[in-house]
Amino acid sequence: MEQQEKLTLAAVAREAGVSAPTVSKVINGRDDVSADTRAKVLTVLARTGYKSPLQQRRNVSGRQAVEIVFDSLNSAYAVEVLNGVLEYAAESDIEVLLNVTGKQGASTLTAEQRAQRIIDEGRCGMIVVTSAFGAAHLDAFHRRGIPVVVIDPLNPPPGDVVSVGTTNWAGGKDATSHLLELGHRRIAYIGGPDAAECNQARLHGYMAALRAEGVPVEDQYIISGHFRSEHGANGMKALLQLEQRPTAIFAASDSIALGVLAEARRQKIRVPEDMSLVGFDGTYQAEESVPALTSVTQPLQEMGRAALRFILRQMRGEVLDSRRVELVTRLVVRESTAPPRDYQRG
Amino acid sequence: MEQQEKLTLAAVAREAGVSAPTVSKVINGRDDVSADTRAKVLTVLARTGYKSPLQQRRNVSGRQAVEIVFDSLNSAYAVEVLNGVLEYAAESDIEVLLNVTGKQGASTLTAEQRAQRIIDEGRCGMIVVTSAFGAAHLDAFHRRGIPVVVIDPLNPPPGDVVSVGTTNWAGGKDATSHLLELGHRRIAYIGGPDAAECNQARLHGYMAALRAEGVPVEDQYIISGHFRSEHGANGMKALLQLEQRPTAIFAASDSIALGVLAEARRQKIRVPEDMSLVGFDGTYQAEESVPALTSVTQPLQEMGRAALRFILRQMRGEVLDSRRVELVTRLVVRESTAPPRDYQRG
DNA sequence: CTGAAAGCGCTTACAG
DNA sequence: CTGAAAGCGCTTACAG
Repeated sequence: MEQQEKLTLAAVAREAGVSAPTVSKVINGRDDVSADTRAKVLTVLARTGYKSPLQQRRNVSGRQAVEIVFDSLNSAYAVEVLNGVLEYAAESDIEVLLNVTGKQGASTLTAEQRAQRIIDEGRCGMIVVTSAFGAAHLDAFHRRGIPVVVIDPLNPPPGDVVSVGTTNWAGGKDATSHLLELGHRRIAYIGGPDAAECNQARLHGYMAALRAEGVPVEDQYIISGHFRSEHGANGMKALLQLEQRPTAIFAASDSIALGVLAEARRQKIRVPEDMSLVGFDGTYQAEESVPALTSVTQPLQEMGRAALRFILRQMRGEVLDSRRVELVTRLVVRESTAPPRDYQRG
Repeated sequence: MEQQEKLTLAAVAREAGVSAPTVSKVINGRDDVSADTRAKVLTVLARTGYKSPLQQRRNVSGRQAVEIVFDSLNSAYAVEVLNGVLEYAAESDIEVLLNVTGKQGASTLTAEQRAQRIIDEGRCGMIVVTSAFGAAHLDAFHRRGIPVVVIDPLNPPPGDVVSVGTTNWAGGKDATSHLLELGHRRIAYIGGPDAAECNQARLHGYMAALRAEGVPVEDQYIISGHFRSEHGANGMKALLQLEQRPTAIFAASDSIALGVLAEARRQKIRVPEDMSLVGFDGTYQAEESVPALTSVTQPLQEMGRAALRFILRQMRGEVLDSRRVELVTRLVVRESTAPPRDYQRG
């Protein structure tokens, strides 16, 4: 006989060696379950791929749904990540629900309520590209067995949450080395939020490259703030006030770099003749600007695709090799970098 | 007592004077129910607003779902419309499902299949910002009673589909009049697809403004293509080949205008000193470019909001005053327009 | 075609 | 923290 037994909650309970009510509690996120029991049940849930009737119903129409949450869509960065997710979702026949938290951060719901809603609405996974979800939220999802993947988190996520990022440190080092090779010695860094992991990594890559060449790291050349273009324009203004102006700027995002470029134009400073400029992200904006921007390209679409791929793997109960994936960045040299004006080759 | 009885299938059965299994059959579309009985049950279902647990679940978490479909998200235009929809959706506690058809146009499904899926998945309405849905698709939704709103359709939608657009003709006229008032007489138009309604309207607004001033419309100054920046760059190249170069360009989208601007920079043509330039859309790109772009601003977020508002009204069964809504455009003068170089005021 | 009865699968209430 | 027992609401199988 050996017939495939129907996958009910009761079957999961038997498999896990607990009672049906206990499995029910785990699925519904009750907290009157011991950590051990919960873990045991979650393992079986993942392995068997059990779906509640609600979730099964969703599958009658053939598709599962993943929710993706952004702080904001007002950046080429966010849109390209989203495009990657959508592309892979279309290929895998997955629905995508989009949520943008905006400034208010959807703060009316507690982590528990939010997680419960996500389940109630039949979501099979979450991709998070926002700082609005803290450890408490991520934990709430985790406890209910909803796969979560965080993209380039501002803060390091709790240990067991999967995150996708890029080789920020290496990228920062490549950008800076490129400028050093061109002969620059006074190189400024205009970066994002101090607290952001990715900014820290880029900054330290920058410092590592300088130190490797014996170039001192100067505080006056390091300006942090946020990843948007106003910050680039303001940073540029500040740098131009310095007694010893830098001859090159490494901007930690393309948006920042475009702000620098706009301010340079206003002040009649030519790029790259008077000032070299490297961005980070490699969005289409870097290609389309004039001069086209030398930039550390992140595979943004691929990040989105990878995030969804890991969600699907977790849904299938596969064990991931690693909780953290870093995709490689690649320096693309375009028109915004050149040797410094008074540089003597040799 | 008169306590509100819980609305179960059994309650509906009692109300309708039939058994629970019979109601179950009606709900599940079985055909072993007499027409009379079915009608009786359907009446009670409608009056009481009974929802199956699946549907209740959706509503316990409070929310209905609307699907929005784009050709592509690779334009500031699309992203701003989307932001408007998301904003209003958050305020109205509606879920948003996002679909980007991409180049393949999701062509594997027929209109019927697509409509059926949309229903099966519990969607309450559709917002369409794409040319991938023809009259057949729109019709299929309509026949099933799913509200559809089309944003700025390339082709006029079937008579009973609601569409949201802007005053393209007036916008085209305003842009051109602005250039005429500055003293320009040789004004070129770089536009989108010939077939697109919104392009037609902008072009005719341009022509109307010229004619009102007695300026002849010259074919060599009218270039159509698509709304992206490469087209602007190519159009600019072509115009610079002309014996009688124009002194001003009206670009039918900001993306086109940015392409023009990039090409101008490459060819060392100064904007606005050597060439005036007006865009259309008024996205943040117009503000951030250097020089900042004079542009006909469309209330893109408001278009998104309006689209969702009309969906919700239709869902509530309200009768709309009009199947077509046009929001007003507004010319915002920035730095990319000036009198022609050899213009003598007087 | 209809519905009493049995059944299914999940959840709740509560004793230990 | 756990699970036997009772309960809930829908569905199925089948007798009439």
